[in-house]
Amino acid sequence: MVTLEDVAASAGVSRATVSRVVNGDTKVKSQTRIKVEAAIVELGYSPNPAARALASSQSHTLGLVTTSYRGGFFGALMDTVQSEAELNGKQLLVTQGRDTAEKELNAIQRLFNLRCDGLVLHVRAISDETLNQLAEQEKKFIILDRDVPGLEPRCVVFDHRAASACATQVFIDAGHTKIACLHGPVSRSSSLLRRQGFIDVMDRSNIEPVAILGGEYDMPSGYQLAAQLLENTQPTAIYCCNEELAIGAMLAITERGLRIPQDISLICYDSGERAAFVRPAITSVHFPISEMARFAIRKLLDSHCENESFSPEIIHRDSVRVIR
Amino acid sequence: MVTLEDVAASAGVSRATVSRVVNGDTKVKSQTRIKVEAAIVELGYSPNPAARALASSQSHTLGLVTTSYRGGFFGALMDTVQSEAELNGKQLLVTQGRDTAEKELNAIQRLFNLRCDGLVLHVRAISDETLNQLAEQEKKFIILDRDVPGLEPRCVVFDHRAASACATQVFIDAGHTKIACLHGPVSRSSSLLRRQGFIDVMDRSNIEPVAILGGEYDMPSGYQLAAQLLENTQPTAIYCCNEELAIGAMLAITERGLRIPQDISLICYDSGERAAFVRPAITSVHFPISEMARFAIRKLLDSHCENESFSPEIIHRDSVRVIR
DNA sequence: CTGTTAGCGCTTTCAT
DNA sequence: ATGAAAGCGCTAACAG
Repeated sequence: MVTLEDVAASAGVSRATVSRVVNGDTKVKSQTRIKVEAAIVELGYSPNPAARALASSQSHTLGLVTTSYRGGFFGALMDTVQSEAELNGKQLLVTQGRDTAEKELNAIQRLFNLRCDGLVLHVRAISDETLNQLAEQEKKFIILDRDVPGLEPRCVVFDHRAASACATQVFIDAGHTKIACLHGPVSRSSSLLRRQGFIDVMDRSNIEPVAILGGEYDMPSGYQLAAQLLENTQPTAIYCCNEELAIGAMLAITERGLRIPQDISLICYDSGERAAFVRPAITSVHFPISEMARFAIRKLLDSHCENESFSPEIIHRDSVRVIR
Repeated sequence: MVTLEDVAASAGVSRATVSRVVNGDTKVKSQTRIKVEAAIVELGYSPNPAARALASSQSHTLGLVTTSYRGGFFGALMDTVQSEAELNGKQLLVTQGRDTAEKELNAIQRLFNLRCDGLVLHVRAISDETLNQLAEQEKKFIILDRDVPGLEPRCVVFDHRAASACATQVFIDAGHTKIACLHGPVSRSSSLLRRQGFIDVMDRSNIEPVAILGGEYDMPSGYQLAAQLLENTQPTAIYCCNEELAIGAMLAITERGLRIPQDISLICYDSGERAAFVRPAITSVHFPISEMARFAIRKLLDSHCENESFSPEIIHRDSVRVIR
């Protein structure tokens, strides 16, 4: 183990000086700086993070708590958060909440005990109240994709209702009138908001939905719901509130010998992983979770950067037929 | 910040004693232990990991380097590795290599600089040689799903060729003779092994494959390859070397009005995420990455635990038709 | 079984 | 611009 001391000795300076060049302190003569840097390279020195953390009481570490690691957009989320953290010289610690309030809280506590400099939270089981309590304890964290009353400045949110409305509007504009909606669990607020966005537009357009069916946010649900839908009705367009639902629905649709988009048009909410990678590629409304995550980190590190807002964006692909 | 010292003062003992109870040292009178524990709870003390790491030169931290965070079985991998690490009182640091040898090496270096107690590597770009060099530098790591010459004791591997053969055999046993294979990139050894396992069985059974088609390990490839296959030939069974390929293939199959398994039987290699969640559920040969990851951690922590071997296992679901 | 005493490797005043 | 010195909070001999 090469230490600061070794470098100092080798370069013929004091430890303080080495510390200064390592930390990019400006008050070092460039001559000595060069000497020190040479010694660092020569000895292959790398600072001991524990010692550094202890002395400075800064861990250079950020934490991410997610509900689950499986499926959906977790990969994208993690990818973005980590890249951004590293760009800022921070190591990322990740922990999952596994969908219960208690475990989510545990994960958060653990990360704070580890002395993370800040946390990004993508959780849903834990209550608004607990989150508010945490905030009172001078804890530094920001909340992703959730609007917690009393904690607005810490929340990075997306208007799911509006996004859903945009998506639905695409069908209307394409001349569809026989439209159905497949949505996720009613226990999740994002799910409710997406459904509501659909209803908003249908109401506004004075069109009666062919059906509004709910299930889980997964492929089997998509398959079953679509099968059930096509058994009883003849929609020309189906709006799916996430990608898994959409792919499940595709399977059911093509299995019945119907074609996309000739017989049935499809639009889904997208988290960037799948919609573009099936055939036909599904037209979608983009949920900018990566952009939001990036902003979250920025906000964590620079507490008074101004709030950004994220607008829904339609990505036109090959699953919508224009009727008129 | 509550420190050891505070607890010691409050409990009327020395810091050493507090340290002993915190670390579960047995040589403490249960009376004093209770006193100390009470003080800990009362003050809400939690040890400073940096100080602990510095003093003990053990970080209580494990590292995981993966090729990528996206898709596939990464969620399952991460989930398992983390759970197992936490079971052993270790925090997990995760970093992705992003598919280039240089970045993978960087990630590894970074984690070692962070003084991880050990690393689990799931990488493929970095060379056997570099890995061997790392091993010489008294670095502690184990390698997941890759057989590195010279590093066998550190490798946790799975026999893809044998597993693939098992899967193919299922078709044969079910009476199929018109069998095709869809595989992944030839640049990846696991891909080659899986293809070879298929060929092994076909040769052994004296059956000429209808086709052996290669592409990427993703849905569009599955779709295209299957479409191409069905254009020119009439297999009754298709073996897909991963789940993405299988789902892509399903889309192409059902789109042509063919049914699974009535017209086409399907088997895929499975990483536990998707095969069970489409309709019909796909019969698969299970790739026990979670089990392997769990073992990897155990091995990391207990260096001379004996090598475990993982056998392929067929999970029968609903996508294979028995002909005779 | 418990306390004393050195550090672990680094940052950070405070002088110079 | 650089150095000296005092910790940061904890562990680990070593005594007793």
